[in-house]
Amino acid sequence: MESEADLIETAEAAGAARGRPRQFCADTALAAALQVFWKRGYEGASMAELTDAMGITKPSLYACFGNKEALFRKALDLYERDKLAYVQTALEAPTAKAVAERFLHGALALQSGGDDPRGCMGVISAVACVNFADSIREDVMARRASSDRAIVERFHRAKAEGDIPDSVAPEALSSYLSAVMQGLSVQAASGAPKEQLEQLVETTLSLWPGT
Amino acid sequence: MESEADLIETAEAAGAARGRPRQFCADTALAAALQVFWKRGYEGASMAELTDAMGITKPSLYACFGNKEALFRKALDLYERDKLAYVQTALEAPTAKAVAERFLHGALALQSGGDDPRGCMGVISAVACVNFADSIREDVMARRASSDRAIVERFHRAKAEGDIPDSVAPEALSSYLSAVMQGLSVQAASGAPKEQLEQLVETTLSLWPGT
DNA sequence: CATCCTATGTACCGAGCGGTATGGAAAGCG
DNA sequence: CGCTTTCCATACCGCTCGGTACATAGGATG
Repeated sequence: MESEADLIETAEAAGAARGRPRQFCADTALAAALQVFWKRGYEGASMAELTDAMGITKPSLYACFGNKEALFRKALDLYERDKLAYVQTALEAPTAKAVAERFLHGALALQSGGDDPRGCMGVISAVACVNFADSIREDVMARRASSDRAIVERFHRAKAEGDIPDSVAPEALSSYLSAVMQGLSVQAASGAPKEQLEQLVETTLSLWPGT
Repeated sequence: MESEADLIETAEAAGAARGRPRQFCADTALAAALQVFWKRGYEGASMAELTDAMGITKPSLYACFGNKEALFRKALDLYERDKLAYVQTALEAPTAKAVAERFLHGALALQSGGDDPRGCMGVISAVACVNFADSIREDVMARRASSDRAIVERFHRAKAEGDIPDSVAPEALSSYLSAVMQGLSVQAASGAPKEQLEQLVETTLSLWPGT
């Protein structure tokens, strides 16, 4: 009970392994759960659909991951680690415009290509969980707030370095970039064609202030 | 059964009115239902919360509005009629930039002020209803597609009138404006302070291409 | 082989969902 | 007044939800 954060690792790495061993790969199952949460949102994903996609039964899921909320949090961790890797590299770009470029192209590649569901899981979860002051909602919002703070700090540095004109505040530009990316996510989730999303990214970059 | 569209009007306007008259105002009850749907989304709003907010019982609701889906559609009609009135006036603005200005200020006023819930009901419903190929979802998307088409046409006219530089396609600019407004809606729904949303609007307008 | 410990499969729980049957209450009409 | 017609309130329906009890399967250890 007390070691919620690393249930998967301990269960696999511990040398003991007494009793009957698990008959499925926890990481693979978690990746399958992520796909379901990503597509349906937290409340839209039922335990039946989750267990079906993961290929395990409900008692196995509860024994391995705790409950639905804990499973969602682990899926969110996996999402940030695997799918949002471009955020770190984007923040390291040399200029403010290059940061925006990497952010937008990263979001575009993530949300409009490959076999993953369309749209950003954070946006979907944040908007779809308005239902009550959930701890889930607080978690998602906290993660996004931390990401926003990183962008604001990066743009402050960019302003000091002359990348951003004086007429634009770093906080405003950060909120603006977030808004475009959230709009990109909404349109991607709504099934907009890839060409339209590319146009959106290029238009945003062509209007970007500074270097 | 066959006159679904104007159940409210007929029940009130018909001179007959045989039998016991209704003991609540259908328009007021629908406005209350709109608030609930707006705040919770379609699936997040339960019949219990709806009837509670509307001040009527379930049989009254079903007799007057049909079922949950029909009630939602009527609430969506009311939303478009009362809350999205600024869309029409925005499209009549003289230049493309003036159109964007009216759109953004209208969305800002709607989503960050007054007693109404934050965020755009269309965005909330579209994102929160990814659950299955619902007729609800199709309806919401069709309404938004119609609005998008109107903006594209307006921007085509603007291009012909020289409001938009040659380097920017009307479709791209329309998608861009929609994205910013969707991002505005996401941030408003997440509880962003009004000042931040105002900054977002001003930044967008300051970057707007053309006149 | 016997034993221990854990995972698995089935079948189930209480709660809440959208929707409805039914009996009584309130109005117009003769 | 009686009668018809409609609305309201209670109580209920079948269903799905997240979560669990229990018996069994199965590998490591002696």
